[in-house]
Amino acid sequence: MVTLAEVAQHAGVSASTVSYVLSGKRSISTTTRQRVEESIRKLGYHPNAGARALASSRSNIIALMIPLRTDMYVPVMMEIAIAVAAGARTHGYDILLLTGEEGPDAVRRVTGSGLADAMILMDVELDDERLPLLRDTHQPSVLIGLPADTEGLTCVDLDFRATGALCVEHLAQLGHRDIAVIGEAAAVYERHTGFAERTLDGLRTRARELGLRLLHRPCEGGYDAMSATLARVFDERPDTTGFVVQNESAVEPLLALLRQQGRAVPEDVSVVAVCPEQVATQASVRLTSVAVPAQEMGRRAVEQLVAKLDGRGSDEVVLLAPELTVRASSGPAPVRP
Amino acid sequence: MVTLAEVAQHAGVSASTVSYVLSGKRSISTTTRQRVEESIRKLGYHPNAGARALASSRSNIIALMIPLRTDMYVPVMMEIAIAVAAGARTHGYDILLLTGEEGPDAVRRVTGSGLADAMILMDVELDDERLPLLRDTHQPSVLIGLPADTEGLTCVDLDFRATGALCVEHLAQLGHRDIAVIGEAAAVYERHTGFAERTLDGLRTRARELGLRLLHRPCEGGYDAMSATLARVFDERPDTTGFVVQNESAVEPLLALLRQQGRAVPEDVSVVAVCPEQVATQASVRLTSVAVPAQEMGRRAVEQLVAKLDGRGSDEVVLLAPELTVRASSGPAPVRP
DNA sequence: CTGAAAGCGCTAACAA
DNA sequence: TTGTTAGCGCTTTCAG
Repeated sequence: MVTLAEVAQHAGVSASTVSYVLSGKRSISTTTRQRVEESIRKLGYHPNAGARALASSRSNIIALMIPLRTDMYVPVMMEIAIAVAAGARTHGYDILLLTGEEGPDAVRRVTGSGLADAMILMDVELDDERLPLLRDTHQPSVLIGLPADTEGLTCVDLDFRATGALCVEHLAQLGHRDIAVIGEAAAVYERHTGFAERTLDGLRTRARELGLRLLHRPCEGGYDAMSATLARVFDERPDTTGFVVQNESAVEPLLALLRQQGRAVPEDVSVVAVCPEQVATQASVRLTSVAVPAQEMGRRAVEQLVAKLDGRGSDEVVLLAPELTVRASSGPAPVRP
Repeated sequence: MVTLAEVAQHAGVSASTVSYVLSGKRSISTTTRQRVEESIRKLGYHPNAGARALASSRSNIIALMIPLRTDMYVPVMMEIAIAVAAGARTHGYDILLLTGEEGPDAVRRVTGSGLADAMILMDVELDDERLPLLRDTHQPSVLIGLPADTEGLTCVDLDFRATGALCVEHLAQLGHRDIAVIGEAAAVYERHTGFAERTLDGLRTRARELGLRLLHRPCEGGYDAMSATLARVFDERPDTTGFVVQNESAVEPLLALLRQQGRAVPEDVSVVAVCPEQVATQASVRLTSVAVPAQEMGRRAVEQLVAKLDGRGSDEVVLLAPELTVRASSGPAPVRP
């Protein structure tokens, strides 16, 4: 293994000079810099991560905590995680992957050992058990998702309340008066997951303001669950012409069942989805949708965190504005006889 | 920050004693052990990861490399990654997440810096550019997936050849004589992706042995592509009664189109899928399928790697036996008039 | 602009 | 069964 000392010797300079060439923390004459860089290349030197961490009390590692809930839509999580990893690298950080298994202990372990300099938490619940720990520790952190109380925390999320409002507005403009919301599995609401409740709040508030009737039904994924849910919806509200879906695994079943019942989309019924772009464009009907900007969320989370690590940085809630893309699944409400 | 020295002082023992209590590398009298453990708890001591890594040249971190190919099915990747992370923790390791961005350089960086003790590579291509590097380095590693040349490498994968054979056997037992295989997109075969070719090989070999007729057609995802493919299949082999699908995004279109053509599943036509459990159970017909055992693959990969790190361990190709689950999409071949 | 040297906190011989 | 001690490789004052 090549050490910094060996590089120094090879280049005929002191160890500290090599160190400073690497960190750029003080000015170096062009000639020595070149000699050092050449030695580094020639010897194939790689600074030792452990030694660096020990001497500088900085690991250059960001912990990313992904609680594994089976009822969450995985691809979005993955997309965010990948964006976080890529973003972190551009700032010189690596990502340590923590799954939910350990729960809050993982926070203690990582902060206590100096394994990571900071952490990003995904899939935050409204009253998340990891939050008290975060507030206590001095560990810089960013949440992806919004808890109930954001005091003293930095959060990045899609503005789901605005998302809900946007969906309702779109349908209202098209003349729909009775709207059904096909939501996430009931467990998601029972857990008081932030995004689900906030979307619902946005939907309800705007519907009330616009004088629309809104029916919300949680729904598991798959055909059977969707079939039952759909039956109930039309049973309770036969005049329903607008649907808002926020559940990736219910999208295709919904479309298939509507088709099967002879309800044409968008002629008889309009559908607006809150889902990843890919799901919206690859569905059997191209869906009017509000996309979850996974990449953007990952990128922004890293930026916030790096800002904190660099001393500029503030506790701030970053809500990304939703964008609704009109595709083939929404159209004017049918004229009622 | 609490250090080992402080714990030692508090407990009235030497630093090495505390170290040995922690590592268990030499026997300690029960009384001192208890005193030390108490001090650790009281002071809230956490060993410093950097110092440990430096002194022991062991980071207790495993790098997990996930190249992000857009045509791979993401949920399975994620499931494996999570299983890897969980498995690693049970052996005292953390996971460093590397995405494809950096390419082979990431391998160099991680091995060179001692950031990780070993690595797991996912989504391996038949002729992967990272393999030469791995063979050179002394870094222990395990591949998830099978490259063309496994010489000197440890690999974990589903036995796709056996998977193909299993699907054919199931349909043969039910009396089907004409089988159509709906495969991945043509590009996947052109790239000579290992799993696709191996599955096909298994299908063909067993079909020949059992005297069945087998027709293989690659197929893009989506309804249009599936519609064209299906038309060709029944055109060339009107007596086809058994289908094997290995393409998540073709599953639902296939079922929908068969239904549309008035071919009942499983009364007229049987379908066997090679896909994740979730896709099989949430499809419009619950699918008889061979699942990709993501959890098991992650777990096994970690086990192989830890074995190597502990000095017991061998270069070995671990092929997991496929399991076929019978559900509602397969049944006896219709009696021909 | 460069060097010398004191640690960072822990592990693992070597001694007892 | 326990203690002493010499590093591990790097960063960062303090001097020049």
